[in-house]
Amino acid sequence: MIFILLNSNEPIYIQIIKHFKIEIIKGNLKVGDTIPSRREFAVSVNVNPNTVQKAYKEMEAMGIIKTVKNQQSKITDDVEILNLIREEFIKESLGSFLKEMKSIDVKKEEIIKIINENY
Amino acid sequence: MIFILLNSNEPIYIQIIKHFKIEIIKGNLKVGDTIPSRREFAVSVNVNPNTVQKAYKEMEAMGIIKTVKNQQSKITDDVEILNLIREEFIKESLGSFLKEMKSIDVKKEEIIKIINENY
DNA sequence: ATAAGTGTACTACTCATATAATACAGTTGT
DNA sequence: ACAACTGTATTATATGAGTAGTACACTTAT
Repeated sequence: MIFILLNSNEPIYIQIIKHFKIEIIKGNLKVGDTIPSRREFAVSVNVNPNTVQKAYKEMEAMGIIKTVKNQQSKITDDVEILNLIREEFIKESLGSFLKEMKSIDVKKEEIIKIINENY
Repeated sequence: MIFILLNSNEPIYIQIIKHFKIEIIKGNLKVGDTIPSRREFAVSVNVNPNTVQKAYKEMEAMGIIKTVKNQQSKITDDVEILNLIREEFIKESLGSFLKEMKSIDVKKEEIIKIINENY
């Protein structure tokens, strides 16, 4: 499994969160699955453990993962939350895209046309 | 004329550049038009003149504006450059959107469907 | 001449991010 | 018992982006 992090100008801990969201959406991570320990993940993507901790802590706050002391974190059992991740992911991405298109008066028809040409 | 800057978490100078690109694309700024001085624009949107300078300097490097010493900057006379702005704007925005959609395996048909539902 | 307006350059400060070095408490396998 | 793992917390430091303050050289209108 190959991680593509450290590419963009986005903060690393944000990229880590996005990585796990994508893995969940794609079904590579399922309800209750154990995810790598903070230290292990830090080594695998070559970042500082504290950076991973920051990402995990935020995912915990989002309800995406659950952690009991001294055990590796796990994907939440709450299927509702997991199901929402995909549509929220799409909603956010689509939202900023449409906002920009509307700012320069690109109509729906043209958008669909250029998507058909570029997908 | 009302400027909507300082809203997002995007750097201000990036928002300023985007603002002028949008004005050009919408036809509100045309070939050879004089744009506000750095200090004047800074006052109008309530930011530091150096922040405006950074944006202007980058637009100069992009070829969007031209500046002669001690005179206010003007939109370039190069129509080619101006015409490219719109498609580059769309290309960049669409690119990051499609990249994210592909990362979670959203097919073209679904994308078009959600655009029809949300535009 | 003077004042007000240009663009430009330099330095300094703030802040979020990332890293680093430890430390603590608990579990697990040998 | 011991070693090697867990998560968690604290503090310090480094770095770069963004912003802010100030100054300089020049043009133009009064």
